[in-house]
Amino acid sequence: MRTVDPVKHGEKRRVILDAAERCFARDGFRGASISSICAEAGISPGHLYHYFESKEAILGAITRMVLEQATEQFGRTMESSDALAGLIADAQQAKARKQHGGHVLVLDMLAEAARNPALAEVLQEHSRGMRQLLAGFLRRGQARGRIDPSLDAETAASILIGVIDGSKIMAVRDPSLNRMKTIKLLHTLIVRFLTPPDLPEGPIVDTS
Amino acid sequence: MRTVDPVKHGEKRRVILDAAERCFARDGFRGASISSICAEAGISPGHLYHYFESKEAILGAITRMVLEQATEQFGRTMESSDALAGLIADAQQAKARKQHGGHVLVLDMLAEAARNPALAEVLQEHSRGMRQLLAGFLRRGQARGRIDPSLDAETAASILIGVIDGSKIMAVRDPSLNRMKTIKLLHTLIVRFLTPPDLPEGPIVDTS
Amino acid sequence: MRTVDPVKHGEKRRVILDAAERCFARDGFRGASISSICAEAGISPGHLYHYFESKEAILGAITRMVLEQATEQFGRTMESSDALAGLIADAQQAKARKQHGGHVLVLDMLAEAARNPALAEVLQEHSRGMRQLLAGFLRRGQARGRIDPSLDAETAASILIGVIDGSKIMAVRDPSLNRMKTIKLLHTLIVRFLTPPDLPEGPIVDTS
Amino acid sequence: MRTVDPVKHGEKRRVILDAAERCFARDGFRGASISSICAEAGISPGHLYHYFESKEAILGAITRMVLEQATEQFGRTMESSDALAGLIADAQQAKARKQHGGHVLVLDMLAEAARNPALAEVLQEHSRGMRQLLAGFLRRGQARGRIDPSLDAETAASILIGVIDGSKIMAVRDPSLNRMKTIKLLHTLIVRFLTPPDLPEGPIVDTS
DNA sequence: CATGAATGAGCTTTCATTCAT
DNA sequence: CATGAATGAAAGCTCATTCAT
Repeated sequence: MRTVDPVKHGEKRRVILDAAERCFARDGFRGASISSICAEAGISPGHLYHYFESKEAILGAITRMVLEQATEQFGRTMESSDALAGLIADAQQAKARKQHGGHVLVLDMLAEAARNPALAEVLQEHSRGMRQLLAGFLRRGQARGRIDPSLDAETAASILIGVIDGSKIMAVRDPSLNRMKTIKLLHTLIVRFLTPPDLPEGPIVDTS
Repeated sequence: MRTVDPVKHGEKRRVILDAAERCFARDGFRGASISSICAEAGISPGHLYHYFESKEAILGAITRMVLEQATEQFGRTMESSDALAGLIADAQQAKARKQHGGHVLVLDMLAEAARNPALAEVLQEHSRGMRQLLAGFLRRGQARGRIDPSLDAETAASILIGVIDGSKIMAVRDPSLNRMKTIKLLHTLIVRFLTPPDLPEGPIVDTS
Repeated sequence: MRTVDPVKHGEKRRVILDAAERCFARDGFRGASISSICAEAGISPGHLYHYFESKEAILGAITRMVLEQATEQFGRTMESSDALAGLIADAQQAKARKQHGGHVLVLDMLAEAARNPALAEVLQEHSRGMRQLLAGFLRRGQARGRIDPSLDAETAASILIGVIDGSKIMAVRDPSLNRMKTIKLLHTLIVRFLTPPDLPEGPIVDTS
Repeated sequence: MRTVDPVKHGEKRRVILDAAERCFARDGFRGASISSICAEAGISPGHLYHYFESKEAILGAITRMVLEQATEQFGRTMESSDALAGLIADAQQAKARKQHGGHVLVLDMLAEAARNPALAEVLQEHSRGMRQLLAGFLRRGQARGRIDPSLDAETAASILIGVIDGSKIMAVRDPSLNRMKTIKLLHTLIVRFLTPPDLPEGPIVDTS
């Protein structure tokens, strides 16, 4: 009689999380209501509590989901032929279907994480993962002489992630920003930061 | 007979704003309640509405206040003997008495501004001010050959402000971050970004 | 599995409306509070909003309900053997169970409708219905020579409804009024108004 | 040192009452706030309480004032050459400067009086005065053979006041009402009601 | 698995009234 | 006489959560 199909269960959870993500992006975590999420997901409030035990649990799950996706994508970018360009593209592009919303969600999560220790832990764990991914990439570059070996890879990775975060905020501070110019100059910033001092300025990452 | 003492009025407003700032930093804009602000300020809920017409108006006033202070401080930094160091210090230090809280407040404002057009305008106006301050500084450096003249001052300023924003987030992503190392590397990042390509790496600004 | 029992829903709505009607009659629309209505209906304040989206919506629904009942009763009166007597009885009798309250509610609605366009529309629509009912009755009387054909049926109907309204107010202006004498004289007023000038004064309607 | 100039005091009271009348007409008794009245009157809330001990006291005073004015005007009408026309004009015209508002105020007062015994007493006292004025007029008409002597003057007066009240409501029930036709037919109603049965229909009140 | 009725605390805001100046 | 600061209760309404079905 125990007919809890775990696949279906997971799918439903996913449907709810997607709905919640849209609501949180639109109205913020505090501004979005359980019933708006239910409406968006097409279920009843009572039912939602079969899948998540509280609103905060939803935020936790979303945070994990979003960060996992981000880390995955980040990992792929790090292995691509032009990691740097991908990095910047990540920074400047809102995620495909969520446009602008993606940035706000992240800001909301950061603000929430700064107050909510449980969320902070999730965020820090994933940040560590991304940092290590990026640090690994930097170390490989250093090994091949493409990246200044005097840079501490971990710290530099932290800072680069900071630059990515900051570049997301740029759009909020100035929506009229010229995207092309910004991307170009961001590229310059990163290249100059990473290039070994004795190398002429140029692409760091090989194109083999 | 001339009543309405504008000094007292302004003082009371200030008391309320300070209380609200603490509450917003602690609980977020949505999470903080009018009555918590009143308790913090030591007044009754009805009375608060003699000074501010809505909760949103309080956030608006706080935002203006915080940003004005930030711009002022930024202006002073730009004129100091070691602007760069000041910049980085700004980025890494939470404001004296508010420690950690200062960063969260800013994140909250950014998230709120991304949804609230009125707030967005305030934020954008002040961001423009800071950008111009910084761009001016960069242009003066370019005139004196200390800063790469090929950089577009406005865009570079936007990016540097983004770097400052991002460096504030670093602490949320990783509280265990080594502060000294980070500051040093941030300095490197900025110096390498701004230094004219034909100059040996070194302090860019002000050798007086 | 088909939930949302519309019967139960309608019943609950009705319970709330009845409670609200009592509260409005007792305290007026503005004077009655949502929580008093909830107490009277035996539900929680939050729950009320599953059935009505605002206090005004409740007033709207009550207005419609009361006016519909009135129009129905009016229609029955118009087809009865002694329409005139029925009319006057309507005017002088408060509704059975609500005694005195009925009149006040109507006064409140009228006052509210004079300020609230949405309510005004509801009132005007129903008034039109009653006027047409009465005008039809008058025209039939005119066709049979029982009612002065020179009277404009529509306008006369408006005026007669005004007389009914006014007679409700009489009780507020003077509670010690002799009911019998008043009814008799109201009858005279109406008969003299409607009787064709060349007919001897007498019952106008229906001698079957 | 007792410098309470009773004239000035009375004038100020009057200013406040006029302001309150406008506010009550616009927003209703419950809907109008003390501070809106203060704004309208150009005084401070604290000051208002030197002149009236509560909001209800203001309503009481206004009621008295409005009813006194109405009675006065009514008395003048009753002595004019064409009392009937005056009566109807009273019914149909909103008071000069207050237009539409005048009617609502009266409805509000009636509704409030139906709930508030103190107000009810004021209303009933003044209604008695008006009724006696009108009854006197009717008796004089009866003495001169112009008015049906079989009518009980007191009851007829009550009913006529009811007709006036009702005619005020007509405008709320149907704002598109043709004013001219209505006035003409109201005239017919009253004339037919009052004319002695053996007299040909015609003006009742002499024009001597 | 799924519903939506139901709760009750809490939200922002308003308001009549009082009081120190 | 006059101000407006100050109060605190109460208003209308929202919301996360629970529960009977």
